[in-house]
Amino acid sequence: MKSYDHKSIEKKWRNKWEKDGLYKTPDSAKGRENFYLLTEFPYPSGNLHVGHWYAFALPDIRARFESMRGKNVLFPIGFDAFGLPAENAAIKNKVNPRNWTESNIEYMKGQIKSMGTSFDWSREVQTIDPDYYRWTQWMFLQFFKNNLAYRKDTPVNWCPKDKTVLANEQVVDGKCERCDTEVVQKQMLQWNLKITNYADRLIDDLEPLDWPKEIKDSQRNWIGRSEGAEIDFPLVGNVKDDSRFLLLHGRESTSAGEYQPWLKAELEKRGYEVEVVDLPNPNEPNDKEQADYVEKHCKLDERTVVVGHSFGGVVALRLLERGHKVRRVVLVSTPYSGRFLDKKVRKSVTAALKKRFDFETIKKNAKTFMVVPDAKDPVVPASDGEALRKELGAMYMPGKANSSHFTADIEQDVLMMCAPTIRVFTTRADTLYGGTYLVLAPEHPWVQLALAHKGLLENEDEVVRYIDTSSKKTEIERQAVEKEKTGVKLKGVRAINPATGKEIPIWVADFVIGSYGTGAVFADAHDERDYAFAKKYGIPFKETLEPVATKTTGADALKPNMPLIDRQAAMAIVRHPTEDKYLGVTYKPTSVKGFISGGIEDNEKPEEALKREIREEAGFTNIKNVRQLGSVIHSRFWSVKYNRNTNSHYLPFLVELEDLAREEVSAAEKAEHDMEWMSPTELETFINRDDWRAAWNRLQGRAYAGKGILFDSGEFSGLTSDEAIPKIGAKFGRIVKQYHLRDWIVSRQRYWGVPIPIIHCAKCGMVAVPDKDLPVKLPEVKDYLPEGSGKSPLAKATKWVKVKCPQCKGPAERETDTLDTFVDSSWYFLRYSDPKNKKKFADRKKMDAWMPVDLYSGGAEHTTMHVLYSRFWQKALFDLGLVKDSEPYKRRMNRSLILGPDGQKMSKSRGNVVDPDEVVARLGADTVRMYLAFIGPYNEVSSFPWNPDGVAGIRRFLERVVRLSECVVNEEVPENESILHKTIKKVGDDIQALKFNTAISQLMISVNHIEKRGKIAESQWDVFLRLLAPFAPFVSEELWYDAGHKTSLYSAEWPAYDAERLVDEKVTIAVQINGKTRGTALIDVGIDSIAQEAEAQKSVQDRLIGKKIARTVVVPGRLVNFVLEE
RNA sequence: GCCGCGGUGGUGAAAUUGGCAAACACGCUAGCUUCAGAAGCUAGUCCUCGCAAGGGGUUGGGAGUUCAAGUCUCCCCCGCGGCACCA
Repeated sequence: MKSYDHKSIEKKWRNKWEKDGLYKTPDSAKGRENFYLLTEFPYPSGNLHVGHWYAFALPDIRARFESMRGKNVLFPIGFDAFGLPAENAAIKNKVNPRNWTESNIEYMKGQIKSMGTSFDWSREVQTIDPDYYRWTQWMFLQFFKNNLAYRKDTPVNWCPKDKTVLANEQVVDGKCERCDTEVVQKQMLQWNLKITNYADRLIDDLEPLDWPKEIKDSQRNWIGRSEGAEIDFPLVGNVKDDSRFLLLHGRESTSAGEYQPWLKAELEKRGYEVEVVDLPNPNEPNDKEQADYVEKHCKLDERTVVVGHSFGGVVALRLLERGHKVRRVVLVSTPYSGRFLDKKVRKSVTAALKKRFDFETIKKNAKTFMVVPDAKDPVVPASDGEALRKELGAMYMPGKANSSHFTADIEQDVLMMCAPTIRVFTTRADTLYGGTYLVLAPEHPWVQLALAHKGLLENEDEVVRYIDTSSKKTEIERQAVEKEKTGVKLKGVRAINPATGKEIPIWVADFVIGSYGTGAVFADAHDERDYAFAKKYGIPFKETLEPVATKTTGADALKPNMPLIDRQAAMAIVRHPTEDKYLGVTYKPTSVKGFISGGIEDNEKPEEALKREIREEAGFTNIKNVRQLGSVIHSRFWSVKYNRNTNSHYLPFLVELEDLAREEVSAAEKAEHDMEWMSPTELETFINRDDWRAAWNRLQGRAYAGKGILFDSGEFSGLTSDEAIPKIGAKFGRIVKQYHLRDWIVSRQRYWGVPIPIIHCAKCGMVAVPDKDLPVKLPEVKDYLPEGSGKSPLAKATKWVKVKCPQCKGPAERETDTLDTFVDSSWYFLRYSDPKNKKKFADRKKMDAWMPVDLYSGGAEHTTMHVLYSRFWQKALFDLGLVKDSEPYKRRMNRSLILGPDGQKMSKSRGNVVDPDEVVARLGADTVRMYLAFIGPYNEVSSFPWNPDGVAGIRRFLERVVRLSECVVNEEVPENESILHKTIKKVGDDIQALKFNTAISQLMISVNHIEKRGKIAESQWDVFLRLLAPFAPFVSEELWYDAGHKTSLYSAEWPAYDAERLVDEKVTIAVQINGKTRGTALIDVGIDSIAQEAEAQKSVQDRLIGKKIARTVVVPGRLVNFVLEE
């Protein structure tokens, strides 16, 4: 009896494979197609768990299979080795994070190799390798140079414990993903990547990908695109004044440039006087010359508001310096430092800025200064705005430019700073005519603006108090959906609804989010939240939609291509005279559940029709009171009774009865409906059609938030919501898209990461480290605790921080933040194609030979973050011409989760952690691999508990296979039912479909057959071993050599099957009577259906006696069904 | 609330895509083997009525389409995951 000594077998073959370089992948191989199989590289936490086995050993099955099938398979591995745990361990144990990480990697390598994976270790990639992160830095700089990376003062999620900034994705339920500490909001200068530029492409490019639906959906969901309209509401009240405006354009512009003509028109529309001017020498502007010109040609008085764009702002300041008194100065993207990214600009404008401003004088000559910088301005750094704000004590209004540097034709934020206008975002422009108030987020810039003008708001204190309270609330408190909405009215101002022309009140409430849309909404009666808020604070509301309920499913669904017959009708919610109960009606043919209803005859009043229906259907005669419940409710459904598509226009009523006195109801009526008194709670679940639900909700005082037909909406009355939304949006505003996705904040105030390769110079601003100086290596520091003030521990390496500016050679400082580790993993799959390249991140030809990834296997936890980030990265590289494809992964799959034996997630605290090393030592790596493969389908997201008995079962199976080698005979053994050919087909098909579990079950079936037969021919044994090979590589190789082969099983070809032999000679068919299986028949394959029917009839002869066969259904080779007459 | 995934024996799960539901395993039961344990072998194991032959039922619940439904359609229930004061 052969014994199965897994320990010696595994050791032997692991060493031999490594020595022979069996798994080295060439960049191309003659006659072999390239196949790139990627699994997410691990974080070197120190110990491999069962999940790692699931992640690596199962794709290995596919890798070995593809390789045996003749593909040149790239199946690489590496380590995502930067990140917090190393640093936390370093702080705790006073060790170097690099040492900690590297020793973990060494240990885990051994573990991964023990799995018998066919990884090509010669292509290993580690993100902490300076030869790797040189290119991480290089790519970051490409983004920086192309305006995809920028620094911005951002409200960030700050973890007080880890003392670092977290990405939105790292905040779970308002807590730090890693340490569970409550996250707080903080304003900090952060590096961002402009992933929002790619929002549309990240959604649209998903369409053709061969990915599971749920992955695509969660990507779309995360980006959160919604289409709607932005609509402007002019403000009136205390804001109305006698200001006149003077618009000063910037360099290389005229009075007809940028937003100037639009702004002029908008201001004039609001009744303001506007003066524009063409300044001399705009291409090489001179501030003195232009100021002289304005003095001479323009009016400057105490009513004047000067709006200066860019260089025009400089001119404005010069005018005040000369003593001109004006009311207000608005500085849009105005330069101050004289540092510009564009050298041409620097030359002409810095000259003007060399002369210092006399801010003391300037400040005296206007009441208010407003600085409007553009955060993403590529011309004037946003920090200039910050500096001007300090010098002038100005109001600081960071704007969102439509085009950077506010160069678009329409720049709403500029208008907002000039003339009070609130822009709202809505997806439901159809309800605009019912917009009866505005709600602003507490952080809305206009609220700040209004508060800065003392006396503008009549309830300043109240507003300030409200804003304070809500800013102190944590994000979680603010987002608690259940909580009562709170808000405060802005007294002294009103907005004008552009559709109705009516003045409406303005509220501030923290249920409106400053960062989404425009931070402002108009509120109407067709939104649950707005409606509830209006009721709470007694704000008037107005319905403008008649509900439309269209039945598309069920027995009363509209039938397509049939005319729609209009019908005037009334519906009655009948209240019980003494109890809080209502009459629920079930209509019998369709089991539609609602209330009493009926058509209104000609010359009949709705109330009369109603009384008649109530008497006819329910018999009640004494009606006390009838009250109409709002406007018409339209209902489109198939009428079973009249056999036609009906468009019922219901008037809903509440009917109160005097008493329960009733007449006899006719039998015909009784047959049509059941009636029952029901409590409101019962009715909630009883009603099953939207028209009745709409009436019921009205009675309950709930908003109708669905779509409908517009009324009281001017020229749009009578349109449906879907028709009106784009029309109203376009007439009173513009159609826009909004995204939930924010730019990706990539800076981290942490040591153990890639240093951001930027140098800060007082003169030149932010300067990229030149390519020749890359990589910027992580400096050594004494301890790794964050500095605490928001600077990373790198700031402690003072010598390292001090550098010469690469541009001006003056003293400068390095950026001390490091990059988010998601940056490291956004391109590692490219590096695998050429991991040792010193000149490029990868050779273009080698990359093109492998990319895009054919199959990417990963964890469901990475569906949104990592996959989205790396897709963005790939697209950015694609736009820079650095890669061939704009999508990195052809196919992505999410793997399931392995639970502990108790069905719970494995965790140390639960004590249900399965140690794979222990199981491997006891039962062998082949057993563990094969067990995990057998546990369930690999291509579905689910979770499987680890079953110790199940593992033992697989071990038994492998032992039986080993014993089977004793049965190999050097003679022909006729196959039993072509079982081997069926197995070749099924195993191959199932591996490709990633259903390893059924592939293994087929291997088991074939072993059962062979055991029964007691012998197997040598050639058949060879085939069997090749089928087993991907699953149990060690033992298969052992048996292969045992069988006399001299070269590795993994250089053998995958066996082919004979399609003809898959078909059996005889087959058992099912014989049914009336669709129920009553017997079986063994028939020859390929006999005609008449013969098959005859065979079948024989097998159920007894049951057919005295019966008449009405019909026979014959499915060749499958079944025969005799349908009997009644 | 919205989006997605799922619900089949005691357990993990199969089911040529509408054609004999429960393959393959685990577990369990009985027997054989064994000093004993472990392992192995044989038989049984969806439920139910029946000594048996055999009958009836069954894929979360209900309705429908069909000769035939785990699979298609509709309504409802439950579980899991993600997003969420998103205008």
